[in-house]
Formats: sequence, C-alpha cells, structure tokens
Amino acid sequence: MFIEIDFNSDEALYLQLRNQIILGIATDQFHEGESLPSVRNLADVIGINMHTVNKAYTLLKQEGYVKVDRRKGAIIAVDADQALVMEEIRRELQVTLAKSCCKNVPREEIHNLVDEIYDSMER
Amino acid sequence: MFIEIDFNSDEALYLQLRNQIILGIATDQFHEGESLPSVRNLADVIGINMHTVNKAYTLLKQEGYVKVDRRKGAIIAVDADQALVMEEIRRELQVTLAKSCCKNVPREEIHNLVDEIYDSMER
DNA sequence: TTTGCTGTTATAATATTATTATAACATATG
DNA sequence: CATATGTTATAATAATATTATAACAGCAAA
Repeated sequence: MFIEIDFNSDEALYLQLRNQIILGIATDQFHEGESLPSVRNLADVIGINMHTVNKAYTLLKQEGYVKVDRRKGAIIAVDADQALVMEEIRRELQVTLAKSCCKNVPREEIHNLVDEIYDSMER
Repeated sequence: MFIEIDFNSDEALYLQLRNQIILGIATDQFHEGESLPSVRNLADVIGINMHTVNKAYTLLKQEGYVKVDRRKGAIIAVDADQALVMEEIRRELQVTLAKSCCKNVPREEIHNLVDEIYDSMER
C-alpha cells in the first residue's frame, strides 16, 4: 500500500488521496476486484480523519472507479464509461496544453511524454 | 475580451481567471506585448473583487506569463523557461492519463486529442 | 500642479470549504 | 454475542477564498 500524502501541498487531502488511488489502479498496484482498506483503517494509517478518506472513496464511486460493498468495503471496479471521462480529460488537457503551447513546447515533446507515461501505466 | 467565469464551478475564481488568460494567450486572443485590463477594470467587468483579479495576475507573473509595469499594468510576456513548466505538465498529465488509462482509452485517442487541441492553439 | 489611473500593500470581515471529532445506525461476519 | 463494515448526522475547528476599505508611490495627461 503506497499512498503518499503531502501535507504541505495546496491540494486537498481527499483529492490527493483520490488521485493516488487512480494512479494506483493505472499502475496495477490495485487490481480489479481488490478491496481498498476500510475508511477507518486507511485514515489511521495515513493519520487523517475517517471522513476525509470517506470523501475520497465516495468521489471514486461517483466517478466509476470503485464499487462499495457494505461487507467488503470499497472494491476496485472501473466502469468503462468513456464518454464521461473523455469530457474531463479534454477539459484538463486544454488547460495543460495551453501552458505548454504558451511556452513553445513542441507538440512532439508532448506526444513523447504521453507515450512515456502510458508505457509506465499500461499493464 | 472573452473571459468566461463560472460562478457555479468548484474551481476558485482566481484560478479560473488565470487559466482563461493562459488559454487566451495560447489561442492568440492575447498577443505578446499587449496589456491586460487593469485589475480594477477587469474586476468591475466580471463583477468580482479587485483582489481576486490581482491574485490571478500575481500568479501569472510568478509563472512567467506576464510582466507587470506599474504604468501599463500587466503585459503579456511569456518567458520561455521550459524547465519549470515541463515539471508541472508532467505532474498534470500523470493524473489525467491515469484516468484515461483506467478507463481503457487507447493512447491513440489521447494523441489525436493532443493534436486536435494543439491545432486549435498554435499560431 | 492637479487630477486620475496604474500596481502594491495592509488590514479586516465574511463566506466557503476542508478537516476533524463524536456518535449513532443497519448490516454482515465469525 | 462481539466485531467490523459503510452510512449518516451533527458540530466544531482550521484553512482558504472572497470581499470591503483604505492608503501609498509612480506616472501621464489636463
């Protein structure tokens, strides 16, 4: 279980947690069907409040990365609903690429970066 | 001057403003050397407080998108310091691509999207 | 000089959100 | 039964965003 929380970051804890778990799924650190730690347990390990973890889990459920079983807790279950995520990705890319475009980063460099990151993730 | 602020968004006003201006630069809506509206003027147009605009401008200055002249206000001036921005882009892409990867979006689709966005921006 | 417009800075109040703290409940497991 | 799960409710606190005034220094034009 490798979840790194930066308490000095300006990013909210529950968002950091959500992103880390999505990254964990992408890098096959968490496998489909696997249970995440219980909200109380993970909160205890990280040293934060139960509700903060719960907020992250609830978000992950809404976004289609986990399903919550009252018995087993949060289980990795990615629904392949691409329509929703593609909108999100387009919005995020728009801002990210606007920055690179302003700074004259050649598009090839972005493509290389995409490949590099995808290589590190695909399973 | 086309800056759209969504008051229902969960994103902070000053961040929306910053992103919109970066997008404006990337799409050549704002040209190198051009002055942005004064903080008081833009605040008035949008209907928000002067300090919120000032916060966005200050951020843009720190990130190397504008230079501030006491007489002329904020002037578009992008420094080509790629090292700083590449780290930021890598961090953002990591999270964005983790999502697409989880949802099994093929990397070709991401490449196409990058091209599409870059095409809409490059000048 | 005076007037008006810049950005900048300071201070404070308010609003919103994030985080924590307890507590209780229903449900399933052993 | 005891224990662990997610869920929900309520409240307090902390951190941040936003607004409200105000003043200052620099510059330009009337």
